Amino acid sequence: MSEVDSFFKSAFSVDNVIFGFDGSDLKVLLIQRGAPPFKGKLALPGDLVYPNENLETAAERVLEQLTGLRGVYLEQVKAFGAVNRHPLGRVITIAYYSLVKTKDYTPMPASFAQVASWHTIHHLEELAFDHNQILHNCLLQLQQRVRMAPIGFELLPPKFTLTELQQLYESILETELDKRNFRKKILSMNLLEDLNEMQAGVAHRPAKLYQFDQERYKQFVERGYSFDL
Amino acid sequence: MSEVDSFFKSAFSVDNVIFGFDGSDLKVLLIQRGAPPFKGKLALPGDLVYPNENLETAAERVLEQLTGLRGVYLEQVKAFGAVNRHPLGRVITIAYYSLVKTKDYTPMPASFAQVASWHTIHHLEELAFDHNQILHNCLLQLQQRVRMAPIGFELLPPKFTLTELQQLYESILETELDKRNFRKKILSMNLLEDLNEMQAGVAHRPAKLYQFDQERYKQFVERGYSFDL
DNA sequence: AGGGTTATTGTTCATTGTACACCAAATAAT
DNA sequence: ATTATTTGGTGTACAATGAACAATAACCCT
Repeated sequence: MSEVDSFFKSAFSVDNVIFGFDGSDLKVLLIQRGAPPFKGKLALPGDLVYPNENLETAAERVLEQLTGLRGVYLEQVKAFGAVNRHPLGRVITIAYYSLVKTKDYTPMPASFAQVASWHTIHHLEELAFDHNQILHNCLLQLQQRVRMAPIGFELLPPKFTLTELQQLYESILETELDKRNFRKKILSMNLLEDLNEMQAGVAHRPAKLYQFDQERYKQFVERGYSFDL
Repeated sequence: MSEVDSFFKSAFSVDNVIFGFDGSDLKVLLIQRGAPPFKGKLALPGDLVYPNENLETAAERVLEQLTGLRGVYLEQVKAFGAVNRHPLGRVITIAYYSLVKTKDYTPMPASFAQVASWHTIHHLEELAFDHNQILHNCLLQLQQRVRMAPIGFELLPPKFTLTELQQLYESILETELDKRNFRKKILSMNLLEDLNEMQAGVAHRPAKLYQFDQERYKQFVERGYSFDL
């Protein structure tokens, strides 16, 4: 094989860190590999990129095949390309993360042969390939991003309570926040609309329900902000 | 050509946005392409990644071949992989940016056939491939990064004045800063050491020279900070 | 009716950000 | 030598933001 030919003995893939929030913890959607290498191990969902497919399209395809979801938040993080990261050849992978509302997620039975399931981010077992490293990098990026734009809302159902929102931020940022200060800050942004509805069926004082103001939300995503907590 | 084969009719490259600072403006090092496609156009320095070469190693190699510099600040930004971004085939590229002290830069005559030269970032002409887009993304990342860690120092000579430092931040962030507030903030970090030396040969009151405290610098790079200006 | 659980609300103090103007020290020009 | 020109260096008052902190309200369950 000539030098020039060997430039083309390579492929690229996408891997997608799909984050979800179950109301109290940040989760990631992992598949169990059904074939070697790393058969039986947990891994990030991913696939080779088709020859005529854009990278982002490939990431969207992986997401849709696994969850049936389209049009969700998706962001590239970076490329991982260590020479020996894939045992079968030179494969560099482009890492994406996406944010999904777990309630929208309908398991796709036949799409991937593999079983997909939610796992808590922290204290995670060893994953296939360099996927622990990829996951860690994506989490760092999410933590940074959530301070710059209100993307955390992508993980919540349309109606939510302030406590749910706070728990989301706490689980993303891995920190505890002061309840009163959090509320003061988030409400002062005029990003939330009070729905004048209450939780029902809870065995304690019911909380108000909010949704976010779509216009303000777009502004914040585009212009960014500094959300120090 | 079968579907499977066509997965391997692809290649990946690195492109390096090399930033420099001439004392008043942020610059980027561009080459003039000596061969098609885009012959004669300005482009980012880049190259295909060798089969047994890590991505970062490739970026370092491109930088060294062009400038003779090793061990300078280098950071991956993201991958660019639109299907038709390269007219000769499917080539995705991984973008890096690096920060160099222009005084250290010794032009490499024979290394690349192309001519390399510094260009001001703003009001840049049209570059080859999607390099305008890549450059723009790298600049955005630099702007974010410089607020989180003191990496701006990588662009300055070992001894510098506070005014030079301020002009660096102003040219990176494309904004004007208040002199007194800037000095108050930067000095309060205990990141700078007063060298008890003065500028010489300037036609005005000479400024004090500073260097940065290596220990503090490392701490800030690792732990990060919030540098709101 | 009372216990359990979570929701909601405001003030004080410390810290940080922001706006702003004058004198000092060097060279250059006359 | 005097003056002009240029950039360096410094402090204060006010506003805004961040941080710490605890008592009452509303629902369900028994």
